[in-house]
Amino acid sequence: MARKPGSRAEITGPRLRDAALRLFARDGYAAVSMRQIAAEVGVQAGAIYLYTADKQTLLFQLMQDHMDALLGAWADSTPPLGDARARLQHFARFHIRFHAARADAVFIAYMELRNLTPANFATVEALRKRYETELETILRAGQDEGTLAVPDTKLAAMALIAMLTGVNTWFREGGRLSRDRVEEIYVDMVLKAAGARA
Amino acid sequence: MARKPGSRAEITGPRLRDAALRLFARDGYAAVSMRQIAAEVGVQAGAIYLYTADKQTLLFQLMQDHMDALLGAWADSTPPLGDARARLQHFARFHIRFHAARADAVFIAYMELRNLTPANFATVEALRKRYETELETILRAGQDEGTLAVPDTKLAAMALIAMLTGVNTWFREGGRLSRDRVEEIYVDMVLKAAGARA
DNA sequence: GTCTATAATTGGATAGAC
DNA sequence: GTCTATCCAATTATAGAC
Repeated sequence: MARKPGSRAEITGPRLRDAALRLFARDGYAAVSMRQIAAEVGVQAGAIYLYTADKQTLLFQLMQDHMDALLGAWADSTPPLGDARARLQHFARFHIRFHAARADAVFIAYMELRNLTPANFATVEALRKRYETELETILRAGQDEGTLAVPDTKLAAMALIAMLTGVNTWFREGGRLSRDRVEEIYVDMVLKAAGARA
Repeated sequence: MARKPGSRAEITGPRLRDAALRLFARDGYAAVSMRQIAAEVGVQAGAIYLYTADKQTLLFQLMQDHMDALLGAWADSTPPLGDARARLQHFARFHIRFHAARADAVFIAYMELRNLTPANFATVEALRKRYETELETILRAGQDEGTLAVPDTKLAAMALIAMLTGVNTWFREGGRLSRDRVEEIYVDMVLKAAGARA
């Protein structure tokens, strides 16, 4: 049987994480075995434990990395100079684009929350809350400016994020509508829902 | 050990389904064992198979029953006589109330879709689609009447349902806002997002 | 760094007594 | 209708050879 020669640590680690991400997204954390993940990469089950402490840590790091990437990308995005209405539009576009590009990680990040240990859950939840706060800040500014009108800032933030993230449950490249057109339609609905001036 | 006397079939079946519903919602289908479900009800693992063919059928029937109940309750709800705008308001209220009352079933109905066999998935998916079509019908009527303005009927239906169902991820009785107030806020956002006349 | 082999546990499902 | 006992396959994780 084709035995692999020696050291490939630098690439085996990332490949294991990629395989875990894809399999967890497709079948669910509880339904995927360490053997499956190993087989996907072409190593034996035992070898996984050279790269992660255990299955729980593997899941946790996938989710933490995703949330870090999300917050990092948001921080790096250049918000428009205009009013809160323009910043909300920017947020909606950013959210859809970032999430569309990482469907597996997004799916895991909120389907597998209950499979985290309480300590790991708290860490991930804090990151998620930080992202939500970014949107709340925009909505509050719009309320103060008079460019947006939301009945409750916190609820509106959760409602808009739920609406935007929902795109991932059905969007497939090559469908009836292009990615850009979907983005346009959702941005329109988000602005309307937030009471943006026409 | 406390042995149970004979026949209790009429209540054991429903109790097993209730226990499965709660445990599946809390820990996920794949993470819950038949032994756990049995223990919750106070019977032995083997006894479950008197009430269900297997674990898959148990999950499928929970989901099918939920969707049947949803469509039945919607059919029984008396829509207002007015325009599509009023019917959309009625739909939003109905959706939030029905889903708030059955958080466990709702959670399962869309977290465990991937754990259904293809045949079972198709059945449940058809029921879900029927519900979505009910909302599409309202939105299309509003578009024709001029009381609503949505950029795309299908997308709007999915977006609004995602927003409304999102309530379940955070709402807990006794929080900052009452159930009625939350309902009011969401109805407001739904109507705005659908371009309802002010 | 990866392998084989295995420990220790748990899973779904069934058989047969009562 | 429920019990005990059990089959058989699969799980996570570790030990030790190479």
